[in-house]
Amino acid sequence: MNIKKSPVTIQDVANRAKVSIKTVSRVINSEPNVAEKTIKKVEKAIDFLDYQPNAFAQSLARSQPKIIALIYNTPSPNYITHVMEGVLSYCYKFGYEVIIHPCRFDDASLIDDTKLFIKKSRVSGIITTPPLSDFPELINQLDKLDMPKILVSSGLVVDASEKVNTNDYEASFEITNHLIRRGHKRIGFIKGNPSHLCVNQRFAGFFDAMKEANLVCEGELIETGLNSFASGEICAKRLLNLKNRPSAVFAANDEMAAAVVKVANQLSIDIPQSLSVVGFDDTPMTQMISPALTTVHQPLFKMGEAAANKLICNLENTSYEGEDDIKSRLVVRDSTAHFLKSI
Amino acid sequence: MNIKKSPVTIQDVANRAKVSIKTVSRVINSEPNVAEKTIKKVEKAIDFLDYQPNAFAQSLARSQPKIIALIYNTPSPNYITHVMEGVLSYCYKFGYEVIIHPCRFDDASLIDDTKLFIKKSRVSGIITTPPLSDFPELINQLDKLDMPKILVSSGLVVDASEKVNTNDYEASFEITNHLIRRGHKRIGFIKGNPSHLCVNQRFAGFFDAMKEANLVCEGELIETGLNSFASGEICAKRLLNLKNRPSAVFAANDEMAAAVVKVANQLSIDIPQSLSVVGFDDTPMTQMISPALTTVHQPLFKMGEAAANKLICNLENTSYEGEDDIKSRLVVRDSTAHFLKSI
DNA sequence: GTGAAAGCGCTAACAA
DNA sequence: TTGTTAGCGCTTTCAC
Repeated sequence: MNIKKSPVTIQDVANRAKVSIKTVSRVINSEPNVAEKTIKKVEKAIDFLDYQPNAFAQSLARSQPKIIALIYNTPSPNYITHVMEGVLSYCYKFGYEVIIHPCRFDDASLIDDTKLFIKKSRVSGIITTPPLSDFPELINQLDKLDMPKILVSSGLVVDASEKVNTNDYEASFEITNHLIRRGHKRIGFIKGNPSHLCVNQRFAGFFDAMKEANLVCEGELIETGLNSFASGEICAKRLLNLKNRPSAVFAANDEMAAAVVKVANQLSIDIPQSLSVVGFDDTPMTQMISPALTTVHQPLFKMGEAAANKLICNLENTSYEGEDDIKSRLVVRDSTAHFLKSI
Repeated sequence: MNIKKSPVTIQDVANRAKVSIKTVSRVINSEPNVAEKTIKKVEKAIDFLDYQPNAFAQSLARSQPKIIALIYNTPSPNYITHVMEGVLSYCYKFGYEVIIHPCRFDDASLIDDTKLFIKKSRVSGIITTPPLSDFPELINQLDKLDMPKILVSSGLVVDASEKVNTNDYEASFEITNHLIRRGHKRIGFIKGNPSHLCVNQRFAGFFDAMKEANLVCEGELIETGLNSFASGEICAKRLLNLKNRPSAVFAANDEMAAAVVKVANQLSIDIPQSLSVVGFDDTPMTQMISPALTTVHQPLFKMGEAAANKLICNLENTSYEGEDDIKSRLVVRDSTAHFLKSI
């Protein structure tokens, strides 16, 4: 049975079910006003013929093709892969095609490229991830084009129906408390790239947890990295070479936390005995370094699903019924321990 | 200028260039038998109107839509992300759409799912990556469906025009020699998942390099893992607890090499002083662990490009002009050192 | 070298 | 509740 040679069409189904093609179309798209009996008849024919609607014909005929795009520019394969799989999984289930569009462009051409891409691909909606979802010029452009959108983990101010976030703030608050409860008082923080708005939320959570515990965030204990391992190394060196160095360091992502671990190793500072380290994201790497990193696990797959779900709801004018608050959770591993008075 | 509201069609271009739509179609598809002058005229109109052909209409009208699929089932985001970007980049340039299809299915339903997917999506060709590209039932199914395919890093025997490989064997040979030249004689090897044929090539390269140097691969020095970090830990424990333990370990991928590093740390075996470790793949993680791993860098992006290139050549019956042998290269970092007589 | 007309498989608008 | 007809924007066939 060669699939390629036998494209069964809507007409074939109509013939077999002895109805018009429009009725078949109604059934396919679950439109109202079709008799229960007719539906059954048509479905039987569809099953029998193993019919699959031709997506091109549908897209051509429809004013709004069932196609969305995932646009990203992430340096982190782990992040985007999981979000992508969530998006794909949801869209596949609901008959939407997804066009994957990685951007490898500097900011200057990014906007023009995106415009061109949208035009060429004729998508009906767009999902973006950080750092693109934080890029105001791009988002403005989408608005100008009247393009429905969902921003994943964006720090920009948009309507709730247009974004999917996780509780970065609360999770940071919690992981900070994890350290505080273990007796740490001098806790260093390595901020992420200032242009990544969501990563900056992580500092807010840290800050408030410290405040609540009446611990001060001293200036010299706060460093700012760029989310990369290399930038983390620089910050870690400064932090760990401090005269009065912190007993714990919270890095805004795992890469930078891994850098802290590496620098500590080089300086023969024992983790977790003499230094506790926590990261954020739960990349697989966190389990491969020694010691394994305490971190925060983000539900990336779920966030991808939720983004697709919301976008499709927006496109079809239905109301989103999914979770609104997709919770990250603390993962305690081996890089944190109680503070020892006498180091 | 709202893009959505003004879909310029082939008819618009025809009107402006004062030719028929068929002529415009000829120009778009660079068909022969159009006067040079007419081409110029049409191109000017296309430029002026900023016309983009509607891919759906093209796909609907064409017998062979310009759409391919990338099917994968990789546990490694790093791997697939880079291959994918190569594929996307090439296809975008040549006007092909790519459907990304991650498989999350057990072997039983995989075949049926793939059939369904191919039928639904109506792609003209398929690219697969390991371990799917090593899965004979799947590949047979593609053949049955007369579906043009490219297998990335497959160990299966198919025509050269249907696969894209890198020189796993040579690279393994080279990295083994890197160890041998540094005086290592007892070298342990952790094999990859036996069903990943290309990973097994890495053992062949190791084996031959050892033979050439008149070093024996002793039975107890050869372990078999499953490519995962966890499996690597088990193998590493056995290897490093050997009465006469190896002075160097070559793991068939980075995850397992990282596991060796971790286990060595736990056993207080200093790397690289007392133990040299090498991996394979050059995942970003290799630079984040201590010490940074000596490994082999695979040109994944290029492999993705080449796969797309070959597939499109097959689809369009043109001859592939790209590189046929995409070379991996040795990356020396800090996990390897000269063998010291007295440990 | 160029064009007119017929479809690709589906949906939308309107009838019945 | 169901069917008819006219497109969607393009390629293909065949005529000129």
